[in-house]
Amino acid sequence: MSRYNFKETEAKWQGIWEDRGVFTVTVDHDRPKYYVLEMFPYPSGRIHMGHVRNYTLGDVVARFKRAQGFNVLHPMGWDAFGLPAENAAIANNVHPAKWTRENIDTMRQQLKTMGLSYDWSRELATCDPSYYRHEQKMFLDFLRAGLVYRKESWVNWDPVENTVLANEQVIDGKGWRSGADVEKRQLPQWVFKITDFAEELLADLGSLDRWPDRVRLMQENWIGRSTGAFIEFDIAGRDDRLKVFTTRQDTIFGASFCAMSPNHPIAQSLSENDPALASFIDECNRMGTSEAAIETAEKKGFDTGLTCRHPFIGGKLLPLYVANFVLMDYGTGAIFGCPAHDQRDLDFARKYALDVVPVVCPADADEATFTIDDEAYVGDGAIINSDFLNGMEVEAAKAEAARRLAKNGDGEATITYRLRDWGVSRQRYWGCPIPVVHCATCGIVPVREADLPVQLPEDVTLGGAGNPLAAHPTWKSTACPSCGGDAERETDTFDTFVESSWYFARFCSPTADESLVREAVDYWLPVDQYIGGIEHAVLHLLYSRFFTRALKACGYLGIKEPFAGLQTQGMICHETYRDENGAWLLPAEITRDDAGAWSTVDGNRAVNVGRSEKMSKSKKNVVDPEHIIETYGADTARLFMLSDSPPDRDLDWTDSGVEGAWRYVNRLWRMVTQPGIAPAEVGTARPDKLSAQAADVERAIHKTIDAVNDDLERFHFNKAVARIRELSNVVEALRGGAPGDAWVMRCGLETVVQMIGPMMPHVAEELWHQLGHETLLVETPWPQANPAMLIEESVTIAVQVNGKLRGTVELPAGAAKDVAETAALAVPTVAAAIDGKAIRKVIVVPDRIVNVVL
RNA sequence: GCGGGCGUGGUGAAAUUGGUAAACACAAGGGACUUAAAAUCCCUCGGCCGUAAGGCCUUGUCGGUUCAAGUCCGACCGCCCGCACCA
Repeated sequence: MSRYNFKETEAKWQGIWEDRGVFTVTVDHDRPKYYVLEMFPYPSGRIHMGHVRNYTLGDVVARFKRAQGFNVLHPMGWDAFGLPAENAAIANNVHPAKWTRENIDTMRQQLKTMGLSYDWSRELATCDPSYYRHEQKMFLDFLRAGLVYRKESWVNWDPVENTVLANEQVIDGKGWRSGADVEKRQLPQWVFKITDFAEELLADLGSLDRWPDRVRLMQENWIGRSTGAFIEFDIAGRDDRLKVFTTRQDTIFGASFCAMSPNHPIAQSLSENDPALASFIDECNRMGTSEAAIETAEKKGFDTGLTCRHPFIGGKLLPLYVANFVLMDYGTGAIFGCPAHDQRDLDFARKYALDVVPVVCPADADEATFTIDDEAYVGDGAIINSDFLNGMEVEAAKAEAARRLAKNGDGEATITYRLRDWGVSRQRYWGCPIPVVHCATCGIVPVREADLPVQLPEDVTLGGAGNPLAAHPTWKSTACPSCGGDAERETDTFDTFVESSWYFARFCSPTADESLVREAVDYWLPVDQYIGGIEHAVLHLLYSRFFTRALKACGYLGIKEPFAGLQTQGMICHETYRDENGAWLLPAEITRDDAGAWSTVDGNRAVNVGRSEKMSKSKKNVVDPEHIIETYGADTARLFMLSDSPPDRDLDWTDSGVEGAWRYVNRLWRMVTQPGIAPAEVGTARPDKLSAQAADVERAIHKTIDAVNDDLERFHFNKAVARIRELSNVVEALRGGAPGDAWVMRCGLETVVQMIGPMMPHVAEELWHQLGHETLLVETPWPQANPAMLIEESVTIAVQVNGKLRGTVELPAGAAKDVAETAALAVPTVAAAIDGKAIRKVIVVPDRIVNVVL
């Protein structure tokens, strides 16, 4: 028997698809379009299993939609700027451009062995000047439109390397290479005004009905709309006022202190004459800049000795602290503390022995005796101890407090957002240069559009102190576009999130001279189905939503939302292995004997098997996709990726699971090439009479088509695989049956081959050919279910007594309630369970269940 | 610390709106074929009791709502993702 030769077959069909250009698409207004996109990869070196999963998921959608008659755009490119290229450059003395280009070549070749239905003519790399020059033009348009400004922002500063560190380069507060204590430092940065769109980005989440709820919820919380009030406190003995933001102005009578961020201007100015405060601020600035670092640090305060006047209680003075947990970037960088009704304020008050005055009394408590112990009360209730607010409910009190503050000129109701503007300046080489120049006479001047792109210099020294572009001897010297005098280029480059915020639009016209061709983007956008990791739930996806709106404001395109549908994918996990010394071992380095004991392949060392974790190089629990594809073929790898877990859940990579997928590939091959009865010829008409078994199989075919369609639309790919396998089981059982069943056999085999096509395109294409078709499977329309075949004639109904299953009964579909009840009570096991007791009631859910309640 | 999610047999999982828990596979065990192995085919397979018929228990833990809970509500435990300069 001929065994399936995946190597030959996969290469053959990849060649034919490419030669015929079946995945190359153009705008075609006569056909409905469908844009499928997977998050493009960073070219880190080689593809990993996460890529294989992501692109397999996308390919299933692309091929399914193509078979359904859509004009499918399915492109691939490279998110090619980033920090790892610079690290590799320093470690291996190779230029980031060369390293990146070589990685792209390797990964492209690897992806091509997977048989993905990409239109490779649209490939792009973001590090290419022909890509980033458009980004520079967009930036200039945003600048003109007032969507960009300069702002002093905090960065992690390594005082030894004289360089800015990314959060991931800060390990326990120290620079990853120098080991020096990292400081916070302020630098002028370019910032995108994403907050201009805060309300819109929040409101329009409601229109994204094909996004996962949890992603929308995360974005909603990230934008963090809060209604509250500004309150301005007079500071005793000073002319300026302390402006705070609060969501609980109703608790103002419970205020016992005020606190400001260490970076608040008032704190900064006080520190100039107060060495103790300066040292406290220094200590705060040794924490990282990440919110997690700030929020998990021990809460500390420094009493400035200043006091704030309470706006409604004459003579009451609140001590003013500098506190490490007050964020400069949220609200006004200052708060008032009401310990009774906020847990963090309560902890702070207990630590510094401040008053705790309850001002909201829960409905079930007595106002006279209600006290706060070690838990703040954050719920609703009636206001107490609060003068003119007494007796009001919380919401009414918020409105009244805001009204009174405004009347007295001490504040006003307001709305704030947690969302901050997007700082895009990076002090790095391997990124898109920001196209402005600094002129001593004219200030900051945009580069003329005709002079774009501002290209990165090739000759650069990496690994030295500071920003490599700033250290370059000549690159930054230029003439001012405005006055023509000597000027310096901006040496910062863009955050790499900028490139990934518009690449989906560039794919519509990837080689055009124009940044975005309106006819192309108007036809293809939005992306109908976007697929990628959940880790991008907020930043990348929110930035892209902002960028699309900014592009619309500047006339580049006409849509607001870039991604109509979103599917997030889980991670690939694998067991972990360590030797007796705790050193990590690769799966390829270990083996298991017949008794089930693990050891290293050489047999010398015992192996401890750890739980399954996300595949990572550091834990060595990785399997190289290239090895799997060489051993089993792309179809097997793809099937395994799809069959074991639903796409959004983590997937455990197991050798036995891959073996199982491989066996199914071969089983399909045998079913078609060596069936027990020969399938009918292509185009044979359905016989009038079928055997009972064949008639059942025919119904199963149509039910499976119907169910698989539904599964594919809903991303239940693992269920689709299970159903197709089930169908192949019943089709295979026709072997050796009546000769008249040949037609059903063919129908079943063709249906299985067609439906498995998006998942295992090569073997499916080959089997389609083996079944005698002259046309390509990829150009064959998706099978249709015959509605008449889907109607159930009878159903099995479960019968419960007091909620416990006691039997089942077979009834015609749609049987009336009383018919079902009578039949249920007649079931012997049910009657035995009732045992002559009185029946209180009988619940009948037609076609589902009967529950007899005693 | 804050925000979001997940938890079902030995394993991956399935169970449209609350309505027969464990479909489809993997692993394991037994058998057939074979000189033998691989491959393939057949059978068993959540736990306990029982020869069987059948019974009892079971969806991380505890509690609640309901005729009925894996599914809804509350509390807790464990794991994972994100937290703005990793991509």
